Amino acid sequence: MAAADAPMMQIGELADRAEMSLRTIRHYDEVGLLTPSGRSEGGFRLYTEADFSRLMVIRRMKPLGFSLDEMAELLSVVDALEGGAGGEGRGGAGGDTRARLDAFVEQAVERRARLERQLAMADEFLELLRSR
Amino acid sequence: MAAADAPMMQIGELADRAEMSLRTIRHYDEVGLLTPSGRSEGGFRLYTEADFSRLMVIRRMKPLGFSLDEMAELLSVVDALEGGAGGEGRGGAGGDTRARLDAFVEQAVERRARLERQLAMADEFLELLRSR
DNA sequence: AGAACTCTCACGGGGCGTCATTGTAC
DNA sequence: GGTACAATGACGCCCCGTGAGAGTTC
Repeated sequence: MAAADAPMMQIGELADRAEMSLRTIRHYDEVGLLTPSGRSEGGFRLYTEADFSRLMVIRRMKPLGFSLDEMAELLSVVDALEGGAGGEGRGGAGGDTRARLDAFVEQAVERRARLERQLAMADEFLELLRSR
Repeated sequence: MAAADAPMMQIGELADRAEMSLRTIRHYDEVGLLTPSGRSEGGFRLYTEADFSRLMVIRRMKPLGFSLDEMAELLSVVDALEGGAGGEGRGGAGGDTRARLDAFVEQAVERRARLERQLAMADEFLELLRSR
């Protein structure tokens, strides 16, 4: 069910919307970070809105300096939680997934702190430059 | 004149103080970004306090994402201004140096803005993660 | 049928990490 | 004369940038 033929966009439009290069997006495909939901007859990559939002998640985590592999893992963790959504009761695997996500959050917080320190450094530098 | 034999430190101490890896500091030497002020008889790199502060300048500009070449150029520009310090009146080359520094400042401001946007992105990401 | 878009190689490069081996410092 | 510390290489990695040449879309 649901509208089966959602409008698919090709790589150029995705790139424009996400403000990323074609090369980068293709690279993400190569390494399996963001696989296009479809391909045209002739082989053009075709992306959905869902692909776009996945890409935007990636874009937002990039500043934190996660590797592409780490991003892939986090995305799969998130997908797992979305998939077996809601309660999750018990079941072993579920708790593991949850733990992994928590670990990511912790890492992300640390990295955010590092980013902030970098900003502070940058400011020190700017002051230094301006005072000549 | 001046105390001819300032205490020189070797790479390990410099690395500790600057919180950078030996490899990084050696790399900076390789590419001419930070050349040790001296070498021991046996070939150990020896650094002065001045070297240390130069390294700290580098450390502070790094978050802005300048390339090592760009950092080298900026440092030479700064040195040029320090050298022919004070007024500088006219003289052609002086004005050029000043212009180059101004260009750097402008760049730095832009890059700082980018850094801040990245921080904002990171925050969006964190919110997203926390809302699961 | 032509302009615009995309595809797959494939090499390059910046900025180090990471051995491995050999030489200093004290 | 040990035991840290340091000095070359040299290869590897990540994340793409940048062509080149050929195919696809509409």
